[in-house]
Amino acid sequence: MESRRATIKDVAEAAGVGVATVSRVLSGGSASPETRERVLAVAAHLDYRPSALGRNLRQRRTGGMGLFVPDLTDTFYGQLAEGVLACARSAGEPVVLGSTGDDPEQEAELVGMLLEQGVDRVIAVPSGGTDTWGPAIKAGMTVVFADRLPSDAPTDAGPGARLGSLSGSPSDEGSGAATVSDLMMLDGLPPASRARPLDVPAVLADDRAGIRTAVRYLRGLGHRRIAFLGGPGHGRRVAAFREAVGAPVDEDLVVFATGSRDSAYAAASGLFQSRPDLTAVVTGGNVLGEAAVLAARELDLRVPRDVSLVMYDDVPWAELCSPPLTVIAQPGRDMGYRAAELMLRAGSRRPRSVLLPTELIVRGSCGPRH
Amino acid sequence: MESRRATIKDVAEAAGVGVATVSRVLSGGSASPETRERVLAVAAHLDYRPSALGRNLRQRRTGGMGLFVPDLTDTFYGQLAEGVLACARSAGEPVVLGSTGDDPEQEAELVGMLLEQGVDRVIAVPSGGTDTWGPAIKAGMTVVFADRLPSDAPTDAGPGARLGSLSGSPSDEGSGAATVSDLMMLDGLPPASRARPLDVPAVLADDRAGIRTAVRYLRGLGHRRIAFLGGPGHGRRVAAFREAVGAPVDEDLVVFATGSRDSAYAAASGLFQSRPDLTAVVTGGNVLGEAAVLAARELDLRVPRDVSLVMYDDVPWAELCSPPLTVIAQPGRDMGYRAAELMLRAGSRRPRSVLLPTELIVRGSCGPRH
DNA sequence: TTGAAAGCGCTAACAG
DNA sequence: CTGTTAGCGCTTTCAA
Repeated sequence: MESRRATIKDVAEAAGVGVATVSRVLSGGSASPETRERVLAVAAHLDYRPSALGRNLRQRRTGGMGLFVPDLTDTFYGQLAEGVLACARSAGEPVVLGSTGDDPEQEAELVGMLLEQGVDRVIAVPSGGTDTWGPAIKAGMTVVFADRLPSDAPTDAGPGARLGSLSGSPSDEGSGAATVSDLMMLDGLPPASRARPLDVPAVLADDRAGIRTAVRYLRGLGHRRIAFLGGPGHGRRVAAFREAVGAPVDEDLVVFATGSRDSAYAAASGLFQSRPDLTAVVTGGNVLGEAAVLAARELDLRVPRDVSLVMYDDVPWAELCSPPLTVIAQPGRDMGYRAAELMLRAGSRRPRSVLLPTELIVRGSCGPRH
Repeated sequence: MESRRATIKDVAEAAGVGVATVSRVLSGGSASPETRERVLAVAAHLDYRPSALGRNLRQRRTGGMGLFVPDLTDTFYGQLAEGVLACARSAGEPVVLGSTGDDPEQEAELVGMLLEQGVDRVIAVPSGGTDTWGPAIKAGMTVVFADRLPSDAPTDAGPGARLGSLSGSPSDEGSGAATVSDLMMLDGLPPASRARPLDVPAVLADDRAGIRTAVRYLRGLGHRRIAFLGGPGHGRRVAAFREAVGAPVDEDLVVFATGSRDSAYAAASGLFQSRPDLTAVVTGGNVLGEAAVLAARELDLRVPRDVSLVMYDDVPWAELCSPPLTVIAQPGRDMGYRAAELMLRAGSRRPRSVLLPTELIVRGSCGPRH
């Protein structure tokens, strides 16, 4: 019963028509009712499935899209991926998954792999910068960034950066407008000092508003020594943090980890030990939040009595912690879905970027300064 | 600069040789040193990348593999996926991802999609049963199951089921041996009452040992009314639970949820309310564990004072809970990696299943019965 | 060692 | 409305 799959030729013969007719019928072209019916019947009977290989080769464009995330073990990227998959499925498109581990080299390799596969569209949470993505785009790929921009995209709001006109609300949510360079304006951060940024649409959360809200909240609680614990790709978030706390920023209170959980823990622990005077910390992602909770516990710091905590990402377990974590929620699933939509629509009108709203969800991990 | 990608023909012309020669050189065939060098140089210069489409079409077999998981938002499946990706990457194979939502229909659709793409190998955490997988296999797919077996695979140890010869230790870990049907023996559960189970290799955790250990541990703490909170695909785990607690099992203490978090919460909450006399619960997965913690808190049940909790899956946040959760750890990443290995090796020798060890990690969520 | 040629399954021109 | 035909980019006989 190991029979070869039926080809269009088999169907044509069995139905007594030409292959072109079969092709037409199956792709909704014109055909006499009776022919159509016969072909359909035969096709069904033979359990015929058109080979995407043949089709794609012929049409020199392959369906499907790539999806690159740093780490599927990070719940946020799981949410993002679910969003992409949902949209892709509804469009009948396969998605090729790649996990970059926040490593530009792996990412570049993955791009090469996609190219070989003939997949020329990719949604990426970028790890590398222009080095990786410039070539990819030149090679003809359509790319949409999600969650963050390439690391070498301008993200630093220098001391004294002006606030953009949109500050205060992610009012543009949904209207969608802008490419990477525009987004930086939208976001209120100054445009590139570098030559020309990648012209790629992106779906991002309104990190700036999210961070600002968190910092203000903490400030309102009396906190003055607020730290930021970031990871790879949190450039826009630190920038927003710097802006929110205002100059001069205490640089010792801004620390970065690499992508791993170990590194995150080390960074958190180091921060708490080197600056026992800090009273609050906001983390750039949930893995860092996890690390902060762990490190605080290990050092016998009580949350929120000794240290207040705001974590980026509203993951299910944030509620399980005790106290439950106050978080900056960003819509991971939506982000993925919208990115996929952008990708799918990239053919027709020029895709425009979108900035999704964040929300400060107050639970129990922040308290008044003591 | 939107140039078409170079084809083998371009390389051949530029190098002044025939396409066949280029093909040979690039796939390590024989060629005179100088020819080879020239071809290689030209190929590099043109940034030539062989089209997987062309190759696959010609060879009627496509590289790559599918990966189906129920939900990427579940950290365990994230780990599993990372494992698969790691192995696939080292083999240079692309992986096409599908999220089934524990829905057999979606799963079947995804199988169809793979078939169309010409992807004939898939690693699946199966949602459907023989209905889905029988046809897939007949259609010529190579499939490897991970984490669980199809729902209609025999998994119920009836009352009085004998213990298998391997009971007590996952001693066969690593040696790998058996197909689905064998595994059920390995696992100590009676073979199918149904005709003929799918003959598919699988990578599973030693659920039986894991559950047994947990139940014994709870028993040792004095618990007698132990509940099991399961979800889709936890058939083997309930079976093991039933066996571990021994007949007669209090059926009200065995409750199931569907895949969603809401359903999990409802089930947990319902369980606690309908049986306030229970003193311990073991959950079949981390999402259910999450639900149990939440429901307990909502009902003002203290863990572990009022109720002890053991959760399947050691996810990072288990340690963040308070008290930290005692868990049955299973190696998600390894599971994925091994499944991919099995898949890759499926060509050569007949793949054999493997049973991975579980470990009871005692933290703070269990206490003596009160 | 090398090149020419025949397809893999499909769609799109172009005739009939 | 329908069939024939020419490839898409590649590997693989089969000769030279």
